[in-house]
Amino acid sequence: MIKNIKNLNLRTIANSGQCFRMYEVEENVFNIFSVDKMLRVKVLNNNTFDFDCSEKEFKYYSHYFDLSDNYDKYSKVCKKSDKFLKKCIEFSNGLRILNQDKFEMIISFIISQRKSVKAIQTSIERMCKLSGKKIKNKYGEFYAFPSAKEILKLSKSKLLSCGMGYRTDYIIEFCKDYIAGKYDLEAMDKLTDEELLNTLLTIKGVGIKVASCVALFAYHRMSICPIDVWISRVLDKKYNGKIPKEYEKYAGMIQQYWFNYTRINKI
DNA sequence: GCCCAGGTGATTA
DNA sequence: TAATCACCTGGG
Repeated sequence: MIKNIKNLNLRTIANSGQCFRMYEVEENVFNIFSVDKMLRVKVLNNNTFDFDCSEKEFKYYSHYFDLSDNYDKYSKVCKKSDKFLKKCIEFSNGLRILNQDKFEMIISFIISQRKSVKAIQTSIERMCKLSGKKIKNKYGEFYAFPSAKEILKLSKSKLLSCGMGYRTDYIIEFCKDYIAGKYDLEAMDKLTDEELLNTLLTIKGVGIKVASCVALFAYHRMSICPIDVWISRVLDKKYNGKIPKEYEKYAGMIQQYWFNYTRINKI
């Protein structure tokens, strides 16, 4: 299906650190995994994409890529005097905040702590291969992101072999609690930002950084700003150590612009 | 071979 | 409330 879409750059998103299973398999061709689904997209030009899916499936991806939101409004938040953010926004054209699966995000970001993006991807892929359902299609054989039940079917040593190290126990404990019904991830949509963060923080292995990532990337809380080493460097060097008031409403989005720029360019 | 990675929980004062 | 430290392991 050919689609015309403004402000969507898959390469930028794939490298933005918000998702770990989006791969550019050849130039301008992407395999995009979400829970138990796999999507192939060819980028024909800046605004034209070939989605290999049905119209019904596209509805899912329309939400996944947040296509109903007009991203022009986020770039307008930039203060005239803020040359640095302006540069970051120009550099990050086509960056969007995805609407990703809640369970997948919690597990993925628990794994992410003290790991490079590459190492996170390796770890997640190993886990998917060991416990996720097989996805067979004309593009090859792939593996779905496992459910909590499927993860728990693995022995602890199998999980360790995915390279999760000390995070293994966190994952096992969360999967058990989740199956026992301790967390209703969908119902948490209704919580305020603060309540949501506090609920996520009760998960062992989830601190403020991981909770913020889950709130932004799974619950789409655009005002929540995950602060990692990169962002805290930006804040220190450019903003006297704190987020300017004007940016608070969309701090999560602004953070993505800063992050995307500073990971590639020196500041 | 060495250092550090998009942190967190436990312990200490 | 804040500072310090150990922690698994894969990449660069």
